[in-house]
Amino acid sequence: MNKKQPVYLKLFETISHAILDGKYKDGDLLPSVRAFASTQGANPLTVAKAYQLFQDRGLVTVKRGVGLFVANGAVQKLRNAERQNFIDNSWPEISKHMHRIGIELSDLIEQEG
Amino acid sequence: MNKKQPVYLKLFETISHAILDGKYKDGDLLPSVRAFASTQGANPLTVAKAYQLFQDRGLVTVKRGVGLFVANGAVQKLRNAERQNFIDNSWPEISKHMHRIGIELSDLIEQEG
DNA sequence: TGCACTGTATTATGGCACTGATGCACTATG
DNA sequence: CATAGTGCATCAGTGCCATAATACAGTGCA
Repeated sequence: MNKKQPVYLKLFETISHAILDGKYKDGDLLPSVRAFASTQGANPLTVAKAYQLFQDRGLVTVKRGVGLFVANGAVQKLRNAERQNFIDNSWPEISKHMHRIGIELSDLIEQEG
Repeated sequence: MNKKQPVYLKLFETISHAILDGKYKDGDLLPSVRAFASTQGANPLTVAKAYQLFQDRGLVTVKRGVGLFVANGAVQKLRNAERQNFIDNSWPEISKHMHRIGIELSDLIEQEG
């Protein structure tokens, strides 16, 4: 239903996925605000807004004048947070919706192959 | 991540659920714009906007000056559309996300009891 | 020291979606 | 015809988002 997402949230997801997929590990230097903005075709301030979300969660360490680094233990921390959020928030509603429209978990398993 | 939903989409969901749950069947008269707005604490125009979505999908029949009626076969049509949308759009992304954060379907089955 | 690179703060602007108030067109009823 | 109930179109206000132009502060290196 709702597919439209603000750019800064899309960027946040892009970076999150990169971290979860192992592209950036603990201590790694993230792309600079301006560089990442350039590759993504976005505004530097929008990228900064996305990075700000990581700072708010303590997932990156800022070295002013140098760049942003993936904080110690951030990869695991991010994965745990995502898992907890999925279990607590996303899944219950998904499960409800599935039940309402008559789709069971067993109907989905076969597609995993 | 994104929990905020416009009021008119919430109303759309509320009505959809009522129809899927059998509260309104084919041919039934839906609550009037003003009446539903009153019970939901919303603006009549916002309700009208939600109802508009049903018209766009051909799920309701408008009798100007009388009210909106659930169209013929709309219940089944709505259920099928929701199922198809879930299978084609929602589930693939959910599945991807689950795989990314390391949650398998089998991890969720036991909570269904 | 000078330079080029980092992130950040400020202010302003335009666009867009959502919401709200009013009034109009239509219909059933008496 | 009169009335009260429908849905609906038009206009305006609000807030979030994205972008922009600058300026500032910190760092690494020649």
